[in-house]
Formats: sequence, C-alpha cells, structure tokens
Amino acid sequence: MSTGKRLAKRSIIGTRVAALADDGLYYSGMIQAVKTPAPFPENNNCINLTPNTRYTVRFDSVKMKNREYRDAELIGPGFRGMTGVRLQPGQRVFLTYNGREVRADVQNHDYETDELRVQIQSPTAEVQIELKKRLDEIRLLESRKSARLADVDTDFARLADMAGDRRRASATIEVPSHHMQGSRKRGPSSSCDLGYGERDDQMNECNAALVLMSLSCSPNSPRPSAWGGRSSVSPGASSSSGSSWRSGTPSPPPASSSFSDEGIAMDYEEIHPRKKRINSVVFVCTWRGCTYHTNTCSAIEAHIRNTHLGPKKEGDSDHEEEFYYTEREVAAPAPPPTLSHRDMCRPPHEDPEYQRQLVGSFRQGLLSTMQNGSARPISIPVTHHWSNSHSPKHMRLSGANGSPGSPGRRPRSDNKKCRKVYGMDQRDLWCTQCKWKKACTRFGD
DNA sequence: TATGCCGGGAA
DNA sequence: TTCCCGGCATA
Repeated sequence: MSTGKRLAKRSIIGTRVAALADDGLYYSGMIQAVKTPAPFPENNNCINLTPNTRYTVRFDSVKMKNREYRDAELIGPGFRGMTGVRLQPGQRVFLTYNGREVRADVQNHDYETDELRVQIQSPTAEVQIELKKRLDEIRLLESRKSARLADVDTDFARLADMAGDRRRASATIEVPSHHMQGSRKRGPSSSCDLGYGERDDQMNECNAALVLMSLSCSPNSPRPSAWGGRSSVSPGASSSSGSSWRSGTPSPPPASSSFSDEGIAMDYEEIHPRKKRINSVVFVCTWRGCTYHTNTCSAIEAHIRNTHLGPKKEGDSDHEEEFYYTEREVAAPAPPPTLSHRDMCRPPHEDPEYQRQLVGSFRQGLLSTMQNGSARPISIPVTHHWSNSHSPKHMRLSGANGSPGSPGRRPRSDNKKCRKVYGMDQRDLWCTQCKWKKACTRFGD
C-alpha cells in the first residue's frame, strides 16, 4: 500500500546529473523537477516520460540558477553517457587515480582520439600531476560522493599502500531517545546510521554522540596538519581542558557531568592523563562491515566522507565523519592489553574485545583451578571510572563457587547492575543488555 | 519478593 | 540482527 509520501522507487527526481551551462562547461546538479506533457502530469517518475519531458536541474553551486534541460542534454545515470561529449579546457572532471577518486581539470580534449589531458588537483600539492586519460575514464559527476576531496589533506598514494591490521573496532554509541522513556515499545529508529537526507532531523542526538566520538581522538595523539587546518573550533570550545571538542556545532560540550549516556566518562583524560607513548595510532572505520583503517585522521575522515556518508551539503560543517571512526593505538612494546581501550569512547568493560579477554581469563582461571584443585581466585584489574569510582578495582572472579546445579547459567553476580544503579525510572540509561533483560554488559562479569 | 538473565519469539 | 519479554533461578 503506497501512502504517496515516498517517491516511487524509479523516481528520477534527485538523480545526479551534469548539465551544460552557458559558459560551455558541465556542472553537476540534481534533477529537481520533471515537467512532462503526458496525461498524468503529477506523475514524476519515469513511467510517463516523453521526448518532450523537461527536467529542472538544480546545480550544486549556489551561484548557478536552476535551469530546464531535455534528457538528451543531461549526462548521468538514466541519461546520456560521456560518448560524444566535448569537454572544454577548464572543465572540472573526476577520475580514479591510485584507486581513489580525484578531481581534475581538463587541459585539453582531443576530439579525434577522445583523449584528454587533465591536471589532477592533488590536495597535498605543490606539484600538479598531469595525466592523459581517455574520455570514458573521465566522469563529470563524483561517483564516490565526495564533495570535499579538495579540502582533504590526504596522501592518496600512501592510502593505497595501507595493509595489515584488520581488527574490527566497535564504537557503537547508544543515544538515549526520550521518546522511549518509560515505554517498552520499540521506538522509531534513532540510529545515527542514517541515509543522506535524513540526517538533519537526527542531529541533536547525533551531536551528543558526536561529542563522545570526538573524545576518541585524544589531544595527545599525533595529528595531521589538516586537522588543525580544518578544525574551525567553535568559540565555546575549551582549549585548556584537553578536550578535543572540535565540531562546528554551536552547543558547548557538556561541562559538569563526568557521565553521559551509557556511563561514558567525559573527563576520563583528566582523571587519568594518558601516559605519553610513542605508539603509532591507527584510525579505524567503524562503519558496519568496513574494515578500512589508516594512520591519519584526515584520511579516515576522507574515507568515511567519500565511501559512506556522501556529499556534504553546502555550509555543512557537522564533522559527521567523526562519528564513524575510532582511534586506536597500535602498541609498539606490547602494553597491557586493556590500556589501548582508553582511546576508545566505549567504557573498557563494555568493549567486546575486552569482555572476551575477561571471559577468556575467567575460563582460564576456571580451567586451572579445576586442574590443580586449588581454588585460587583470579584477580583482574578493572578500571571502573564508569561507576562513580575513580580508583581501580579488582574484580574477583572465583571459579570455586560455580553453581553445581545449573551448567550454562552463569552464577548470579554480586555486582550492581544497571537496574540497581540507575533504577527503573532511568531505564534509558541502562545498558542495552539490561534493557533486554540480558546479562548486563556494563557492570556484569 | 526482587533481581538477573536464559531462551525464544516477533519485528 | 535487533529488540522484547515470559519465565526460571537465585539472592
């Protein structure tokens, strides 16, 4: 049943196209409206299209006015391709170079051989790279959805060489949604994993999480120059606190509370200033299914923007990329395994990898006690800043008192659970598992 | 009785 | 896969 609120699947509105402007150059834009003389003028999908159909193109550049074109005049998916197109010098094009999409400007187009001389706009670059490309290797539209390639301080050649660590990072942040408070019903998805176009509505919640993600890039870690160059730090940002609040969002970072959703400590760095280590830092894309990682912040942001998020809207400066990557230290001289998690937004005990280690140690302890008979409690250091305690505790896990009767059911732990800590009326602060009546991941063993 | 969480079903 | 909840085990 169609409600009529959504465009038909085949709607051509919103399609990205390139169209010829008065200056003889093609500019990218988007189909904004379709005018068709067909009997169903309200039908905007391509079912009733005729050769007389006219498409209103809204150009990406605000300086350019909307204009109507016939389909034969438009280049893009569903319209004509590049064949036969004549490009003028100065034409902005896109091509794949070193596995990445780059911008280039046409120097000259040989109509006979359909070969072009283009000059790549290397972002790093004093050196301009000039290439010869065939017309069919050239695009007028950004296929990788990057609107900011030119701003990104990315060494593309180095990116292509990236290899190695493929560990997945999990940096899921739950943003408590008010509409769910007190209700057991599932609310509308409030995930920040949104498609392009829906994001604005969700930015209040996302901003909160954005703050948390910003903290994952610690001020102590090496920063590429582009970071500082691009970080138009908002006036509310505190430079002395060491907080890496650098989003352009107008609201200041939450100041007083050392806790946020999911018990994430905001002033973690202040409580435990990180030991200066010269380990290399890897920025890991946390987009679901993506294992991309790189060693520069700007590169990971470029990746996220290009590959996952899509073009940035005009005047947008929400630094949304920060939400989808996490910073990881690759320990050179093998530090204690859990320390690396200090870099992450997720509290250590909620980190799946940490939990695995914990469970692993627990099992190992059980095993050893079973083998040598001595019930020696295992002591695992737990930094529990997340629960109002600022001193490291030791969580005692004893294999001796495992319940004999119910194998498979874990002995009830004495730890405070979200229910106890937050109470029923603050259910939205519970960890997800507690909400689902599952084993608590925040205070659990 | 309150709480923790397993198992399983719905979305 | 995520979310939710009945119901059992345990404190």
